[in-house]
Amino acid sequence: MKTGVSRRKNSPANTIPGMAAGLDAMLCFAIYGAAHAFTRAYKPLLEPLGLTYPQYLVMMALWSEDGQKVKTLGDRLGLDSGTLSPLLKRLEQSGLVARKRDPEDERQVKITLTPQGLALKEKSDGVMTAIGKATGCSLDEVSALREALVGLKDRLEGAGDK
Amino acid sequence: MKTGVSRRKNSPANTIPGMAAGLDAMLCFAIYGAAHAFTRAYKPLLEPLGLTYPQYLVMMALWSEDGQKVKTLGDRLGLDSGTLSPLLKRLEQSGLVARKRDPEDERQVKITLTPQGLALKEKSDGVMTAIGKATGCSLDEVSALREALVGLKDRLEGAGDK
DNA sequence: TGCAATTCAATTGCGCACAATAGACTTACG
DNA sequence: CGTAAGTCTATTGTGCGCAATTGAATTGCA
Repeated sequence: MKTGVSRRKNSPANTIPGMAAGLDAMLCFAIYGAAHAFTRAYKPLLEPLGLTYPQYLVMMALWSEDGQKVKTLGDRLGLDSGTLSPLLKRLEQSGLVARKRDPEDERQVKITLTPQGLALKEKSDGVMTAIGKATGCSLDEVSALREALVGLKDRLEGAGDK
Repeated sequence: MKTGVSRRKNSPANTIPGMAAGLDAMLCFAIYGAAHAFTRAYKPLLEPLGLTYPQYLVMMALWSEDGQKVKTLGDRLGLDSGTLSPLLKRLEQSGLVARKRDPEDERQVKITLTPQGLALKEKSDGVMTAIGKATGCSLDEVSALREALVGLKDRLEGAGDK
């Protein structure tokens, strides 16, 4: 059981207690918590499909465009090869994708869906609608929140400046 | 294993099933990305302090209230002992906290700040202001976004079990 | 043509995150 | 009392997430 991790309504859990100027810290904490809550919410839904959440992200990317290179997937999802290589290997072992080197440029590895991987798309429809319900947000809210987060992410990445 | 699954009655969400699907997935992806962007933004700032971001969260919780039990920390931060035990062990090894069992109830372990751990609080002031700048948000924006995320998190956690 | 710089994927190492389990302890009940 | 039930920390195993490195292949440049 998830002993105690959630289930508290009126506690100061949202605001690290006694924080003075740390509104930004609280925002960060809120994002951190919301991200994990999302992952936990997806988990029981994805379990029957045999996918973890990051694997589900990869599959969504492939459902929208099959045959992508590892590099392309990484750029779209914000993951690097250190994360993707073992993840893709597990998906291959599950029989959902195939990996093969491009004969034109043998550095590249192209990821394609197997029939099973493609078939899983249908079963995943229920996942998205269930999550939609769990958020309990109107479409406008979802949209506005998404905009704000994407903007925030862009500013954070731009600010760290490289 | 015991209570298997607590099947939930459907919440009174007013989202239209099937329509929200793509958007919710994008929201989830946006949160996922923003959370990692935050972690990456904190990283170079925390490096001089010798802390990772989750360690920084724990230290903030301790700065606001010293001498908490592992369980209390876990509840506030949304982490379980499997995450906290090794993390606290690393903080102890860095000389920032001390762990000792409560003689009253030997099941509990109390975490207290060392003088070094307390001293680190001053050095961490710059971190929060730097992050505040990096977000590029007004206080109102930060506040609104935080509210929205906390609410979303609560709904997601309420949806899974209740 | 020959060599250096660049581009990719894969590997390695460390630190979370969480489920499941174990082990020590306290409290409650009969 | 003494056992059963509950509480709490720690351990184990799997899977990310990312930096740094390696190694193979391509491209650029002289």
